[in-house]
Amino acid sequence: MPDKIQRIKGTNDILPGETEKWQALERVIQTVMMRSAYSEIRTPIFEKTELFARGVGEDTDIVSKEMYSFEDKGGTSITLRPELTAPVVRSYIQNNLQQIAPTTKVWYHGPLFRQERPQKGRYRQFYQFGAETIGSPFPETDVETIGLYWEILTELGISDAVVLKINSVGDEASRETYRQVLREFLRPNLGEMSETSQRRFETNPLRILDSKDPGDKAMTDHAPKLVDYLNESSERHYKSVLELLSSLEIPYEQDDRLVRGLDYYTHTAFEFTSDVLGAQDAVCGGGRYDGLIEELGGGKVPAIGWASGTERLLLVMEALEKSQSLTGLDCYLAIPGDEQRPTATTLIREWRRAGLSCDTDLQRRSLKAQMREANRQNARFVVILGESERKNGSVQLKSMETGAQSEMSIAAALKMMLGQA
RNA sequence: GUGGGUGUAGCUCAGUUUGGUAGAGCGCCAGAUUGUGGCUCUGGUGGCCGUGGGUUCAAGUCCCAUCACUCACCCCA
Repeated sequence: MPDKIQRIKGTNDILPGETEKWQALERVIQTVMMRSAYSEIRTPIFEKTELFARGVGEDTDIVSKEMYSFEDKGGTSITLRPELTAPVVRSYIQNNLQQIAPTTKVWYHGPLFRQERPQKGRYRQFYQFGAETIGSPFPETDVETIGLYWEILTELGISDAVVLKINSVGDEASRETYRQVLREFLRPNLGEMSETSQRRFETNPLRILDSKDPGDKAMTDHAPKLVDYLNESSERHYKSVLELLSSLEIPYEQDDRLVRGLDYYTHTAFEFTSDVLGAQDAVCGGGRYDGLIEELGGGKVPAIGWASGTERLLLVMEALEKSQSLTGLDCYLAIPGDEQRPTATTLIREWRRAGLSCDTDLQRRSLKAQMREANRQNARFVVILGESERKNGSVQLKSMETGAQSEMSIAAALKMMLGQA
């Protein structure tokens, strides 16, 4: 016997029973996005490696160790996308979306790839849906974007299980000032810090605040706070965002250690976390990235966005028993006797065209077995087309809910099933 | 890349201590007199006990190796 071929580590088959939950979630996402005038954008699964190197940052974990990269036959370095903000921005620039309207509002949903060790809520191929609002620097845009996710959570009935953590990393000038202050603070104890933090001391000292190393944590507990070094305009922006969130009654927690792993963030940085998720507790992350578009060769265009892990959101829904997979058939057509099968073939097509979800027996099994199958599929009605019914040009219509059954014309049965009788 | 845990039926798991003919529940299939679901009852299908070595008269059980899955670290959605 040949070996069975298995899934690649960290990937998942989303099977019947699961896909219904995904689709229900996707419907909510689409509805909320449409209401808020966000349009869907679809970009390629792979991009030039350079896009992520420049867009996400060479020093980030994503780029330095997690990318699926390879050379194609022309020698171009290709990478399976590990995140979607950079590709969306690339597309925005390449297609000159700036020329179409001053504000671009887009959303997406699709697979991403990162070669990490899998664990709960973390996979090598995983899905994110997200939104990007490009072209406005104003705080109400931050709140429009964050509020969009809040609407999805509310619509799903899980906003209580999720906490919004927010911080401001300021504009470039504020951050430069703070970086100096932070370095001065940390320098005396630099030798005692974790290896990665020592490395980041030069490259990206802000990330040290994010460290989970207990020693680092103790050391940074009394570190000066970034919020205290925001310049006036940065501070005004941040205050304004917080006020608007309050006026929308979106609860938040300020978290002055929240820095986030990607290089491109400016001003607002935020994260939605949930304690039902285990160690990987972030269900959504995002922030403002006013410098990224220019960095990738576009204009000086401000933007803000977020991305939510689809599997993680489904885990939250599962934990709160808010995910729905129940599907029901309108009609199961049962056929006791193979002579009726040709008639059944045309009947079922007609009913399907009329908009009913219908199924029938493909195993040539007994009527009893067909009834069991109808029940298993949660059918509202069973139509029985037997020998005597076929002769009369009629069918038996049975309500699986009440158990009531009667013989009637085919037309009458269709009307009943459509709810028109 | 590092550490812990787990691999026995489609699924959830007993059985491993003390080696002696492979188990349960759920699911699936079929039956309980006529062409009728759910509830109940009865029967059935289904496993090279992750894989390869070793010890032994005898290994799911003991030893070694290996692979897979899983959780956690790092980091992230």
